[in-house]
Amino acid sequence: MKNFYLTTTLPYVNAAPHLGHALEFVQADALARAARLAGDEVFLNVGTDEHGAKIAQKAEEEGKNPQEYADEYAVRFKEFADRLAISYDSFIRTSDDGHVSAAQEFWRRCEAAGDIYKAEYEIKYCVGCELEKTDSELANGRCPLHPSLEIEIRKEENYYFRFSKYQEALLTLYENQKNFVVPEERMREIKSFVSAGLKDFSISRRREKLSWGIPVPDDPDHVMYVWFDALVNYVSAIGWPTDQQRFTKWWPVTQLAGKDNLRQQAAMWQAMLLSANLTFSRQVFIHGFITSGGQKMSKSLGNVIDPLDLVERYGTDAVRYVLLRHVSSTEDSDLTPDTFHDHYTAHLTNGLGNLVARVMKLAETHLEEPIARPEMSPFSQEYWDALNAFEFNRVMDLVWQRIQALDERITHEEPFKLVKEDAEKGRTLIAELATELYQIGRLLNPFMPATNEIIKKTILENKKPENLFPRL
RNA sequence: CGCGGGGUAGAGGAGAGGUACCUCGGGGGGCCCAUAACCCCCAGACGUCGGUUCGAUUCCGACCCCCGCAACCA
Repeated sequence: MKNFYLTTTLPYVNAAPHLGHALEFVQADALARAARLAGDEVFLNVGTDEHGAKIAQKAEEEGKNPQEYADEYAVRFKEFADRLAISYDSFIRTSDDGHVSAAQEFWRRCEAAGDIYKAEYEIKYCVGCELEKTDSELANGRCPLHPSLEIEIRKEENYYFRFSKYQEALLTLYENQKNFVVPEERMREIKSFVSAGLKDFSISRRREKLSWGIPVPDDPDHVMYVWFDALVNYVSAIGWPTDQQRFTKWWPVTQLAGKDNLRQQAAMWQAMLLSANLTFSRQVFIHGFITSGGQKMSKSLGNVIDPLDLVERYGTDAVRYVLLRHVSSTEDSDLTPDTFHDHYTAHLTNGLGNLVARVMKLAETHLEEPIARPEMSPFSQEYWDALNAFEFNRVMDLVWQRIQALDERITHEEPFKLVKEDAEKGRTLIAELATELYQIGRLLNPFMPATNEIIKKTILENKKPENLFPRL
């Protein structure tokens, strides 16, 4: 029994929810549900990251003000989480009042620690877009949208965070907490990044250029750069700084993030915490990306898989199943509509769904009343070990081994024959099969909660259900 | 010598110093409770070249190829 605070990385609302968000949400939710099952008290945080130039620009394109635009996306992401049956305890928005004041207080703390200073900042500016560009947005030093125009270098004065000061502290953190970043290769990567030396980073923008951000305390000319603001949500979501009791109850946090976020979550944010005199996160888990047909999903390639379409067609638990079992938890994985369909058919329709049907048909036909609600048998150590190591597919494999074993048992012990030869023995066997099916359902609870409910219900009512996973 | 990952049966994945595992697909058989599902059996693979070793696909080195990232991309 412990308190377990878990957070996803807040999606930036510049685009619709995609499969990568779904992966992270579902992984986080599986951990949260499993922990609750183990008796832990759990706080699962999700939400939306809403500030910055990109958002202001998108809003303008759609003829809205940024807040209206963000409101719409917040609703979209919330519905998205609901469609995936994410059992979140908090949906934070970085435009929430509480978050805004928390970010400002956080800034003041860092400033008080002497870690915020003003300096010249060089930006690369495309006059065609009227926007600042990052190196990775440029192709051959030019804006891909306006290749005929020269990128202008503009200078402006910004606030900086003294990241460089924290190199040693971060390396010490990585030494002391050997699983601070999971998996190991990401830990190596961040170590080598920090070892190579850190450059202070800019944390503000001139307000006249960009008003859609959190005002810098005591300086009306600047707003916070969105990174700084967004990261603070991990503490503001649990009441910092106003509700210390709540904060201490939950902190430190276990974070889930994509591999593109490694530096921000495992290094920059940790330095910011130290600067603000807070303790480090508990752990940072880094997942991979999902490609389709061997390539990044992109609109121009036309290989984008919309998770909501999958939910519509196959159901929430089927999507959760595929994301947790057939997508690597840490490496990039490939998924196409065809492979998704194959996994669905092979393991849900033919596997679990069919097993439930064959067991429950026998039970409904031959048992006069439902079996007694089975005792809670504890999950195996292997199950928990795999889960604690974020190896979701390994946990799922364990469950599917039980499914296959039950299928084998039915074939070999032939309850459908036995019950005709010796009704009593046959009924005993069928009751055992139903009991095992019930346990399988429980094992699935963190991953496929609705399926677990149906299995439980069908057994306790002794009534064969509609096809769980219809053939599509 | 920028950083990290990877090249295993037709496909996608796991693995380990000594019979190479799983899923899908292919071939054959069985069963009839089940969603033409289920069970059993069979065929088929470790990028290249060296080294260490009694023995490497697994360790070491070189090479070839693929994929991310390369800082303020939120």
